[in-house]
Amino acid sequence: MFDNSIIMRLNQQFYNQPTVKVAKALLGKFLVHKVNGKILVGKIIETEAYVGPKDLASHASRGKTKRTEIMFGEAGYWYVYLIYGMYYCLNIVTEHKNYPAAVLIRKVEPVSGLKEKIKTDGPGKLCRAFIIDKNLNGMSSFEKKSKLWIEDRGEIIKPDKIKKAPRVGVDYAGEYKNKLWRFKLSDEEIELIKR
DNA sequence: CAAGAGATCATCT
DNA sequence: GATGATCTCTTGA
Repeated sequence: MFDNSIIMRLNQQFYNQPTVKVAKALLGKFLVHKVNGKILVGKIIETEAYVGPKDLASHASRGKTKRTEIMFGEAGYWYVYLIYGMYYCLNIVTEHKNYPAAVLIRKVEPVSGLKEKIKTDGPGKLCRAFIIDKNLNGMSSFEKKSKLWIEDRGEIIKPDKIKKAPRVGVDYAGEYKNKLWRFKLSDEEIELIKR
């Protein structure tokens, strides 16, 4: 069988761009996870950018550690970590090597492969729904062998459909807490997706 | 409705 | 020993 998903899969070059640009460009793209013989698909509708060593909201602002070293690496690798003892968060590393940055996938709209009632409208919830855990930390998203990736199905999102907001849960981040580095599709646009 | 607290543990100090 | 890029449930108006 010919596998279309390989053609549409975003390549490493896509992620090796300014993080804010990548965060916006990911809206309207499709998160795909091949797991347990199933293919789970969701359309990305909200992201957050974590940019560079000075961003106090970013784990990388406290220097390179065993946990954050993946953020200092090359673009296009998954950064998955456990938060509050019970939830995983999914990020994709951006920009060049030795510059720590990543995009957090905050919300997706279920497309296929997911059970009816399961929610995907939050970082922890979507990881639960997509069966994402620490095993995926450090894996690449752009290689043919990877089971978790993001693909472009040719849809164009107009810039005026993207809303900006401060990031969630980062009150401790000083001046960085007010940065408008959270991006989401407008409510009207999300309604259209649900049809 | 909104606000508050509890769950629960890897990571860092 | 403290804390967090979250979520769910309970409480109370």
